[in-house]
Amino acid sequence: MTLHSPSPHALDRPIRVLLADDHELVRDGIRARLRRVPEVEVVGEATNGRDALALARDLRPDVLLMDVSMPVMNGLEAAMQLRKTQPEIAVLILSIYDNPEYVRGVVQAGARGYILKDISATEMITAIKSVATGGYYFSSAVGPTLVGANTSAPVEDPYGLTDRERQVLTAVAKGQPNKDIAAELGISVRTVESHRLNLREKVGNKNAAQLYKVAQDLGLLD
Amino acid sequence: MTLHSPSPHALDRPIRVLLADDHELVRDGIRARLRRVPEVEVVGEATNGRDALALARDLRPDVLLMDVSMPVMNGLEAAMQLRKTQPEIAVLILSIYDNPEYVRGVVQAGARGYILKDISATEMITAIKSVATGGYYFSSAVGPTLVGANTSAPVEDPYGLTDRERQVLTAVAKGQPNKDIAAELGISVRTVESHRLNLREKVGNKNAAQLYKVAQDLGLLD
DNA sequence: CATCTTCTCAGTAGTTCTACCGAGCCGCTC
DNA sequence: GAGCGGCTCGGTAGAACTACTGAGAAGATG
Repeated sequence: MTLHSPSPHALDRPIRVLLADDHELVRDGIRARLRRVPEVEVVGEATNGRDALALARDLRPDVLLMDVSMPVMNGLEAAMQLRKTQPEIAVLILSIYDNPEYVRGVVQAGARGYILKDISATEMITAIKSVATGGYYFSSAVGPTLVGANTSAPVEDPYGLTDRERQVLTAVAKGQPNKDIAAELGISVRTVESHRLNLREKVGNKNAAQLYKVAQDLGLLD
Repeated sequence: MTLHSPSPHALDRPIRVLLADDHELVRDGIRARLRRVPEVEVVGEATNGRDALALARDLRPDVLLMDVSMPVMNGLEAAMQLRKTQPEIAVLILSIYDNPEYVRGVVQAGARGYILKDISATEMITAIKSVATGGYYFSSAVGPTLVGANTSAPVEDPYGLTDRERQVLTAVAKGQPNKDIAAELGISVRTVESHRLNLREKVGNKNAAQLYKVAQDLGLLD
């Protein structure tokens, strides 16, 4: 299990944190919070991903606390870059979105944590310590997707599919030809074709292979 | 997003921890570690999951630090029970196995963290604070499976596909028609059809929708 | 060298799906 | 009742895919 893990921080010296957020107000707030904690030291600030990378190279912080959405280069891209050049720096993503769907991409980008901007000072500090000591930290709101679990709420349907269309989509994703689907649902093949065409229109003209992905995203499988 | 989340702990009083491990030595070690930290208080100990549940009901701890393998009732079962009866208690699973595959089951059982027994005192305390404040904590070793990421090893090919077949499979899964695939690979449509037929034969006569799943399982996408 | 696999391509025939068109029935709502 | 949306079905045409056959070129392997 040789991962490019950040080197666990021993807490015998302050955790060096680099801030990256395009909003000065947010940076001020974070700095104010962290100033009261002796174990954490803010060593630099950046307003976009590109500058954050440059500063990280010079300052060699333990943790990069970074917003997702920033001009020039966003947090995800910066995290991916940093994993290649300085994997020893733990990236902690700060986001205003409590949408758990983002977590997947965030972790794949190499981040070691995902926290929301509305968390308490206590939790933020705990999160920083968590990633600095080699662990992964996630705000409670993003828990459900951690293991690819369907987000409890069956993922609201962004396409506006009807019940019948969902049935057909499920069958299509399972690989059944229209004839079989028609038999299973007790309707004509032509009707299945109609549903299928409507489906393709609603989800954006994907073909059979892509419909599988849509069905999966909607939690229709398993 | 109304989850059965543990109520975030404010750190204005000690974090009440209940220990559950069938090895006295381990319990002694953990207690010795936590005694030096004023913010954490061990309020009780159990040697199996059933006793842990009973004690949790009486003591109402903030965190249940629990081993996976215990007699009578193991940690996973206990975690599932506890989620039903006392979801406000954060379960932190302690394990000797660094096998990331377990994490899936652990989180689905309702645990909010997974740490290994070989972690440092610092990290253990951070982990306890993490789950107590409403977050999720995972030791670095278990990171790769967090988002259902393919466990580093690209999943050996159980079908014996050739390079060309993998290329075609990838394109098919992305939804490209044979004509486009042929153009992209600089070969004839008939050749693509050949590959496609061979593919279906090798993977078990799945159609386009199912080929997406196969491609995904083989890690050919993203 | 003989053999094997892989990759390449083609013929032929059949099935399935796509893309339009139109249409009737049902239940709900304004 | 008029309108709307969902569900149902059909015609026709074409595109795409499936299923079978056969076969040549290149490379690795024995």
